[in-house]
Amino acid sequence: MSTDTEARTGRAARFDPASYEQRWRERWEADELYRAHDGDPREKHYLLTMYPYPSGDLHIGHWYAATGPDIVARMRRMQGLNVMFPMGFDSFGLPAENAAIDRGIHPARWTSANIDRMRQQFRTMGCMFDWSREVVTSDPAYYRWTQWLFLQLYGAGLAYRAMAPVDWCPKDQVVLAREQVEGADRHCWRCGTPVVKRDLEQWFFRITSYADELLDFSGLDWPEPIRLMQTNWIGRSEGAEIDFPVEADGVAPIRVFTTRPDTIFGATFMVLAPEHPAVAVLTTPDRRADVEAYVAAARRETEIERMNTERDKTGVFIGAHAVNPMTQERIPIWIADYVLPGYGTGAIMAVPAHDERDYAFATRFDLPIRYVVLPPDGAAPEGEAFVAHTADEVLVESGEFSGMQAADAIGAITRQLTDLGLGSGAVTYKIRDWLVSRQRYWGAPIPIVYCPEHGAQPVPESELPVLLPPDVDFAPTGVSPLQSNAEFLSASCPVCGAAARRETDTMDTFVDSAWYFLRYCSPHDDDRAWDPAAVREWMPVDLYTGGAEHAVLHLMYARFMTKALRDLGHVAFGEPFVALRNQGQILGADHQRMSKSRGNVVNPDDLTSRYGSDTVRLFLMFIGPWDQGGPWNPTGIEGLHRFLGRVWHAAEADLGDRAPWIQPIVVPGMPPPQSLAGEVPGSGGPSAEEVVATGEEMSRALRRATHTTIAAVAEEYSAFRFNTAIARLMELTNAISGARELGLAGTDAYAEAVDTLLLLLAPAAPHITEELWARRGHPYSIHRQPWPSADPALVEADTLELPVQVDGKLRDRLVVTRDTPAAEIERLALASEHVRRYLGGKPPRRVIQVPGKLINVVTQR
RNA sequence: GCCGGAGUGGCGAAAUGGCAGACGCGGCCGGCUUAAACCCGGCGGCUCCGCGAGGAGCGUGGGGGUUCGAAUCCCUCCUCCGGCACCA
Repeated sequence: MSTDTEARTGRAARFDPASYEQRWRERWEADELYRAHDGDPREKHYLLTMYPYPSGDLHIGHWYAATGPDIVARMRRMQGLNVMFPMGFDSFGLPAENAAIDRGIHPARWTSANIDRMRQQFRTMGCMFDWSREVVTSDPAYYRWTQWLFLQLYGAGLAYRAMAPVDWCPKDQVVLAREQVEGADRHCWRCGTPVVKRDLEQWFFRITSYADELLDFSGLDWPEPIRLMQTNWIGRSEGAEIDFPVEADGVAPIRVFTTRPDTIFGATFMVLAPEHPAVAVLTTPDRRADVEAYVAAARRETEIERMNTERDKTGVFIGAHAVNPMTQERIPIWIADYVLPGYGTGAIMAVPAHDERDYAFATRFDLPIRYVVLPPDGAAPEGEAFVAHTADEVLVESGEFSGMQAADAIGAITRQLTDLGLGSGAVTYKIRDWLVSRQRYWGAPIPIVYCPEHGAQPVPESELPVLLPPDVDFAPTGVSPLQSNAEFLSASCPVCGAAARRETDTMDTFVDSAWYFLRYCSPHDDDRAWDPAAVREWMPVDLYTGGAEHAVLHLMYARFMTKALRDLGHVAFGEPFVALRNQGQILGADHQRMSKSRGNVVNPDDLTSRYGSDTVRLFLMFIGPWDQGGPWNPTGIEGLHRFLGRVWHAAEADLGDRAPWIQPIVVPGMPPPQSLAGEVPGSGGPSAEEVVATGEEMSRALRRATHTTIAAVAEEYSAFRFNTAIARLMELTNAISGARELGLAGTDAYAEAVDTLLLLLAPAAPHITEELWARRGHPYSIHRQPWPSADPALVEADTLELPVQVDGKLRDRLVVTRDTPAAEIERLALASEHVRRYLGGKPPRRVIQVPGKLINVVTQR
């Protein structure tokens, strides 16, 4: 139409994001629009998105992850909450050190250059981060408090040093936490190299003390899959520990853990982990050679071989026997690598009849198999283990317990063993303590010194931070590069002042991120890790967003740390994140994870310079459900750019000459725009000739579209359904365009529709909405406007279109007024020619009406 | 093997017991234009019948079930993605 031509030829302002996006960002920053202030009387809302590792450049995944919570943050602000939405950098870690090794750039320089670049890139997104609260974990002003935290845990016995077989990455030359070893082939989470076991003296955090509490998610609004992953990782098993006496003088009984004490009468042999301390004591001289060979082989094996469930069971008899405490039977003791040293007691009573692994082992080595728990019909299974699945199984050949149901026998047998002093009920977990020491330079030094006289001693708090010396040798040697700096190494004992050696391991970067959300509350406090008043005001985090890949890493560590700090009296709550939402992952176009080495990383800069930030933000939020992610495919970004062009056009169309009220419009032969179709009483369908609508009716239809959208969008944003929220905004925009075609530009209904559209779109597309808000003469800033509220009276249409089904298949539609009684609707439906055709003259068997939804006529089939 | 999530037009998707395919991309037709791009309007699951208006049947990974009615709930199988994996 004519206005389109004007826009094209430049009489009206053109849609040109480059002309305003940067300008508004500078203004927002200058005005500190997004600063969260302590002590604001409004209700606080702490919204947090996982801070990134400063790897170099922001990629499209960062934009994807950040835009969702930014939309919610902006909406919450408009809804009147005092929003804190901070950002920072998880800046310690291996890549910085690898840059030093590979290219000779000091990690500190590499990191800070990357941070500078990424900070700039973040700014072009127009996210409402409060940069005044930025934390950088490699800054001494931050890691000083990470070290303080270590000392708190150490003082409470929650940090300890122990010799332990640990997972070692031969490529990165560093110890890994159990959570950092992935996949069936047990590879390093960072470089993919298969890990090996090593015995090393390492620092641990006692996360196992919190195993039970970590299983409790009550009161948390977290995605079910994440809760399940943590639950499975913690791996709580209930059962019993039982002592099996051994036939050897002066040797303590061997304690086993089992979840099936009811099967003890079927325990026909015992298996120890090759690493079990009793092996050396119990092995008989004639078996010693075989046993030692097996133990040595097991130690040499990589985790891959050992954990391979496919391969045949291996093991050797050690020559000794134990006694089954219930049957008094002599049973042989074997060692086998399918028994793991770190779980339970590292020893099992083998019940081949009722455990698949034991069954495979017994079959392989010809050991006796005795079924003692049978299904109710007594049918003994053949050629396989019978693992109980229901409560109905009954015990046989189990002495006084024979005939008892298995579920009851578990308790009864455990009680008797307890009474006899041979065992007790016990709970075991898969989760291991958190290994936090790393033989690396670029991390927070562990604040411990070793005195020849007094052993490991904590560095006094007054001497924190233990600073990283800039001058070290970065070549990976398996020991921390800090050992190459003599000055760093030498310390004095805090107890006696004698010359002491400084701990040279640094902390896992997940320690840094286990408390950063607390630091955001008072990021500039130099006297303490956080200001208790600020933490009281802001914590806990109301809504946390990030990737699901941190389910058993960061998210569990942060929960542990918070609980430990609570028990130490430093915070008053035990859960850091009340609600959690996970974004999906944006994969490369090749459906693989984006990585520099694959060369499939998408840089958003090209897109933003071409389309502007708003278009990129909208596109990312529109491609699908936010928690789903998917492979990168920029096809369709044009559509979002066009959408913003239509918004621009819609908002410009009623500027200038404000048209007076438009008189009733009759457009013969012109079908109504889709937004108005079906809204016209009596139209009964899209027959163009009949369309006659008054201006009043059309503006009411537009207002209905406006208020319906208000009601929908807040709900969609809150639920992180940005794709459908944007679709609703597109529909409103289309309705506005349709209204403009019919001459409604300049009316109050039109202005209301456009202003509402801008307000609802503002969280998702902050720049264009600010620009148009200003052009329309409204006061700065749109981001400080109250969120619109829907008028329920305007949402309700006075006519309804009801689908009429016959036997569940759509056959006709009825247009009725909202207050039409059900009997009348039924009469109209049955009178329908289409319905009558299917009834074939007979009365319907049933008529089902869902008020306001549909009507279904059931025939006498 | 175990535990999650998913499978819908040419494509991204929407609909979580009530009109399948909203919204967008691509495509086709038309308008604007000397022309093209931009922009605007229209069409749009498949098959069949009809010149047409229209009508009939089929259709949400496969098969079965519950229901007046199923993409949605139940059973079963297949495929893909994520997590765990000899945890006694």
